[in-house]
Amino acid sequence: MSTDTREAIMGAARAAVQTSGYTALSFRELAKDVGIKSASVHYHFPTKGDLATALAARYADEAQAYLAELLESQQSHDQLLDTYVAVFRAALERDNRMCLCGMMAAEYDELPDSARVEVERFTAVNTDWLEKVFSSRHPKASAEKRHARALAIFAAIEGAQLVARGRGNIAFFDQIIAAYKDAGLFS
Amino acid sequence: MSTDTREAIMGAARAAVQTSGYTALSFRELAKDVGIKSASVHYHFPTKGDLATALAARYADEAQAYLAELLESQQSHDQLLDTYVAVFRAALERDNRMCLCGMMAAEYDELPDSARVEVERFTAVNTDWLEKVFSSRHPKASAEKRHARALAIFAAIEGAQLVARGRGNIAFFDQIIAAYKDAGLFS
DNA sequence: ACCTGAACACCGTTCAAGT
DNA sequence: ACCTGAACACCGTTCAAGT
Repeated sequence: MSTDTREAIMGAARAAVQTSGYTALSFRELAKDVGIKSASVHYHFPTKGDLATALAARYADEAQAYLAELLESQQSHDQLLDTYVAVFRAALERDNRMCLCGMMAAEYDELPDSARVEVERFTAVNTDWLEKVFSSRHPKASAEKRHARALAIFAAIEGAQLVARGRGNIAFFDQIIAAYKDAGLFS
Repeated sequence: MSTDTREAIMGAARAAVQTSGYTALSFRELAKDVGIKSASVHYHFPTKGDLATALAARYADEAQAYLAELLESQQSHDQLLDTYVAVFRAALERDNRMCLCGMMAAEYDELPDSARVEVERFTAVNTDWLEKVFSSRHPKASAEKRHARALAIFAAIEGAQLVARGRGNIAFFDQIIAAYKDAGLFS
């Protein structure tokens, strides 16, 4: 099936980007993983930038679907945030992987505009969700305050993941998250 | 002067890494910038990994010297943190650049161990300094608490820079920092 | 001590050619 | 519709050769 080939390429590419980055991603290595020739990868994704765009778009779509479902689970504010944080923790647990869009934010300069738009959308999906969660606890906070806090929580978690990855030690992630809670950032 | 050549390579390389990342760094482009041939770059830095190590080591050294001097300036707690945050902001102001070690943390998988050690040292230099600043305001806090808070502040600022870079808009950095302060993370 | 040209195996991309 | 081999200009690295 050719659709499966496209899916296989995206799967292998996502893992590679989250582990080594978009710039380090190789069409020839990708082709080997999937069992085709590198020229064939270009049939499915004309350029590397097109692949980056498709990866980020799917990543944003999946986050949106996951978070929408999570919000319906009727967990408490604290439980929702714990589950949210656990997603970022799980990436580190899998071979020290990083959030795909966090990685792409670092590699911003190498991305085509079409991929940057998807990175932006992923951020919006996350901060919109955090804003909803935060608003249910602080209904009296101003819209600006809620929005800024949601963005801050997202950035803080991305930073915790980045720093922990740079130490190659997930214990740092846990320590940082605990300190965020202790300081009241999540409350 | 050959020492100047080495310095010129490091200067051009640092700017390139902070803008485009270590993986995207090209010895051939670097050679053009400096006015030599790419084979000559290898005379000064045998491998790309050696260059990464030298860049990160100098970055950590410079941070250590700068922060030691800053601590002696006898500014208030709030002023010190504002000055500290301004350093990360200044990177974004210069062509959306990122902290060299934040970038390298994302590219962790591509780095030799010798460079990873320097990224770790940069983190330690920053968190040690933040711990001192935080301790002067909260002398009664436990050592664990102070250390965790210092690490959290560092990670949060790195995350703010990463997210703002991914949006290509420094206004997000300012908004996130303001929300950190509002939540009490810096206090 | 410092630089270079040439070679090697890599890389993304293109394209004519296959099925 | 999907894949391929061959070519192109790139890349890091090595090394014998220059000054």
